Amino acid sequence: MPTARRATPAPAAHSARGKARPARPAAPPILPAPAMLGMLGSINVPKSCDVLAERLQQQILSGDYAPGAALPTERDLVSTTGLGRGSVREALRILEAQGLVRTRAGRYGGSVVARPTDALLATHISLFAKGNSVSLRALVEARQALEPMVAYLAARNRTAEDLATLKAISKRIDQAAVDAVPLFLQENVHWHSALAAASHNDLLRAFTASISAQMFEASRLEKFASPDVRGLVTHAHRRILQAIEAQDADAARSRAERDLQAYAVLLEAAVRDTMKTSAKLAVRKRKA
Amino acid sequence: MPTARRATPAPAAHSARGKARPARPAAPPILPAPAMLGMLGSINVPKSCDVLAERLQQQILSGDYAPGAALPTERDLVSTTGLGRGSVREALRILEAQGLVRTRAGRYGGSVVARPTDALLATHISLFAKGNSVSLRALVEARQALEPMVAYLAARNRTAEDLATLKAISKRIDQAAVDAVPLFLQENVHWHSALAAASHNDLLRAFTASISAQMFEASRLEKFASPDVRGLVTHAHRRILQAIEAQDADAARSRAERDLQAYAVLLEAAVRDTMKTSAKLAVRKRKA
DNA sequence: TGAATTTCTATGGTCTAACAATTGACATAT
DNA sequence: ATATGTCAATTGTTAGACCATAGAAATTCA
Repeated sequence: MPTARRATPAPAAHSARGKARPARPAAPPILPAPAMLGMLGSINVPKSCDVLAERLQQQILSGDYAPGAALPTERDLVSTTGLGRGSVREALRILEAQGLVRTRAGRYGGSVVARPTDALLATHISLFAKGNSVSLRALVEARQALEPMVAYLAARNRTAEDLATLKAISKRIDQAAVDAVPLFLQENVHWHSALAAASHNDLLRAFTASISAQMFEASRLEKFASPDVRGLVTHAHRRILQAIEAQDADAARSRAERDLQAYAVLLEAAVRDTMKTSAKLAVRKRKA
Repeated sequence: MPTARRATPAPAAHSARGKARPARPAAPPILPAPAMLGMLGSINVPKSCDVLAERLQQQILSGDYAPGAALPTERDLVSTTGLGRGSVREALRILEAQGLVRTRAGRYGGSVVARPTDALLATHISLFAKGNSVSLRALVEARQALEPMVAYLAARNRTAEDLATLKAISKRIDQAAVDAVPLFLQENVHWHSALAAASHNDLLRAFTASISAQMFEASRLEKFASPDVRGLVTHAHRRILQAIEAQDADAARSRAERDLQAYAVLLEAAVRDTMKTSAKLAVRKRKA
């Protein structure tokens, strides 16, 4: 099969503007019908790799390939699809970017079906946020939406193991809060991840993990981790942890709400302060 | 440059286990030091297309290429990177899957920098959910977390135009609620999208859009749209819309909370019912 | 003059072919 | 037994060729 063409036409379809059907006395003129122009929107010819990627995606999601199962080898795909190897590989790269397959080289290698990880979803959310210049305020608002529910569910669904993990992290945070600020920030991310894991809601877990990571980045830039804030955070953790230990879901939620509100106010103030400072700097620069 | 090899070694580095430095009398034996084994984790050699994709991603996110700007042509990338065209194209497919570029064929075509769209993030969230078999319950919980905040922000930040859009959709829903169930469901998705848009928080907008779309799919499967539920939904919309019109953020939030709670209860009941039915069917089948 | 048509050409889209690199299983040797 | 080497199937990568596309520019025609 030489040089496969895009948008293979239906082989023997009678041309739409041909002589209509055989015997018909008063046939209209053979000109291209201008009346048919309007109802034909711009037609988009897909790339072969996109088509293949989409089909494989459907097969994977429909359960034709269970997670862990091996996809056909590249060359098998080439022979069964009639596409070139380049197109097949591009399709596999798309699926890889979607987290649906994982490809390894070597004998007994190949592409196997995988589950999209939290980390991958976090990257995509991060790309969305950065690419659209989502404000820090919006991030905080999203966190304010998610965390109270996470705390609520964590209190309701936690296991003994979840609780132990949270306590251990909380202890490490308390120790680091005194002087080891970078460690403090990092353990803070862990705490939120563990809380989200204790909620036993995969979607909320992935969302909050992503947002925590981004706020961690932001806080490194904004240098927003004064002793005051660190005290607030450790105190909040303690209170929420107590509610979770007691499996008091409503208390966990309302405490998370209140503490996030306080946090948001502090952050707002810090940002205003930063802006004032930079404005002052700008003025000074203008004078010079 | 023929046949570029992966993991190009630093050209003239003296082999790590070579004869140490020149003059040293009591040099240890020339055996490979076994003490050095532990501190050398498994080393992962990246694919060239991944490396290129990552670099371009950094350049895009750092603002080297503004949205709308054109990337170098494939052939330019080939000559500047020393990679083959296949690798370059695979890298571009990755960036395309991330929503960071959009590629068009033809003269004056090429790859231009783009912003990841809501729809793209929604597909990735959907892939995550489906790939990890996230339960309908988890979806509902996520929605319960997000929508009250969305309603709160919508009441606070809405413009006159947002309000007009919401009113228009609400009207269409009321009309469709009587008999046109598919239309009702679809307009329902629109309503939630419009609400999220009125919140003027890009992240929450994208999240809720994704979740709405997935619940729409689920509700088509579950046939969960009885007249009772339709009535509840239209009533809830009206109440929330009133609060938003009055810019009463707290009322909007608490109403969204309450209505979603009712909705969740109804859905739970419907699911239990479905399960009971299918159990009954299973029993009947077993008897036959 | 202006509108339709044709031509031009740089660009992505695709295929073939070939070889390199990888890697796990198997066989061999010590 | 343990270490080492060999093998073979699979992905990784490049090179080259040609096709398909789509704007711009030139041309034609009214």
